[in-house]
Amino acid sequence: MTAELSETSFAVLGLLDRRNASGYDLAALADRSLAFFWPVSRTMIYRELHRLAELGLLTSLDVPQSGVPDKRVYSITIEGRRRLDEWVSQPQLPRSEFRSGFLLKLMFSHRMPGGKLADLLEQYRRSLLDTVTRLTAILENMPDTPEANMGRMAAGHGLRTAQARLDWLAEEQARLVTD
Amino acid sequence: MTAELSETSFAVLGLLDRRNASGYDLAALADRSLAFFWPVSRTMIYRELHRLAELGLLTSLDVPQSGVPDKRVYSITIEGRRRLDEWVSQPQLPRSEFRSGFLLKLMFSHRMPGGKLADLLEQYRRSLLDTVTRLTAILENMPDTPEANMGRMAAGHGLRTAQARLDWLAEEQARLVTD
DNA sequence: CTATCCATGTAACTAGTTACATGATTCT
DNA sequence: AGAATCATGTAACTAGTTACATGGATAG
Repeated sequence: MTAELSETSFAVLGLLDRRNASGYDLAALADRSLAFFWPVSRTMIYRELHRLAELGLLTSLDVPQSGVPDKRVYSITIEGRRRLDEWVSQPQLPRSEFRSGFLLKLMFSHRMPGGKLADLLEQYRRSLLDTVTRLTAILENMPDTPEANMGRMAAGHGLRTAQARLDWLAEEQARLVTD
Repeated sequence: MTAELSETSFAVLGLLDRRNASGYDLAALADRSLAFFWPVSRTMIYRELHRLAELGLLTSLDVPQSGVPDKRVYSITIEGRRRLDEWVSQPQLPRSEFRSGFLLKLMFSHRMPGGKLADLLEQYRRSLLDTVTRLTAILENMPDTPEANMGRMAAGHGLRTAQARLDWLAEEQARLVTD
């Protein structure tokens, strides 16, 4: 039967495939590595850990600590690795995963009072610039190891995307001024 | 109190602000205009219509038809327009709305058997090319009227994004071959 | 003394998808 | 004969967010 796993399940499995970790560790890890293209909240992580352990794809070990609270460290099982391999090798069905509140608002911006459209574009520009700043920092701090390779690719993807959008924005902002 | 409306609620209000429409009409309309950056399913549309009408933001009129089934045509109310204006003028909070199953899979692609990575990239390329094709067609068929202006902007945004990603992909695919 | 880090969880809610259900008409 | 178009909905489920709850240790 092999219960259905969500993509977030595989995100958790994938991180645990690299190193054993507690829910707390995973949340920090996900925030550093997957947050830009697959955000996973702390709550979701704990939920997935329970579920995946129940399905036998993870095992856990309680690790007592002094000073800080005890932690529960999870490890991926053979079966967990098998499921991960299976998913990773499956063709990726191209369903739309893009949603933009900015474009939605833009579509109805004819109802905006004067100047507000310029504000909206400017806000978008700032958020894109912020993305560029953060991704650039990530790329600069990334070690030059083969393990970091996919992270570098993903960051590059995001950077290119943000830069293209900034170019688009600059043109639209210029057009707004001249009209 | 003013009940919380989701962005999808405003998508429906925004479409009804332009012209009165039935749920069925709206689904077709949304599919032609918002689908690329804010997909709204038929089921969601019917749900929103009921909810927004209950909140007094829409009114409905049953229109008998011959040959085809009767329809229920919705119109936005003054209060609905007020809420729409309010939302459209509010600053857009920059929360991440991007999710990419492709990048997620890419992150864990070290577990792929040889050649599978090339397949994944190729699949992504095809889906980007498809986006380019469809957006180009939309831009070409778009009337040169001021009303179509925001749609043209949104389509341009998508086109630029897809093209930048194709550039990124070409580089990564070339790197994969030379390594 | 206040904030942050460590650490784990539950409960309630919101948003979105998929499957089910019906039925006449018109086009190929 | 079969598919597509028109038209409206419900039910069940999945995924994700936000708020609540606890509590010691350490750094500013």
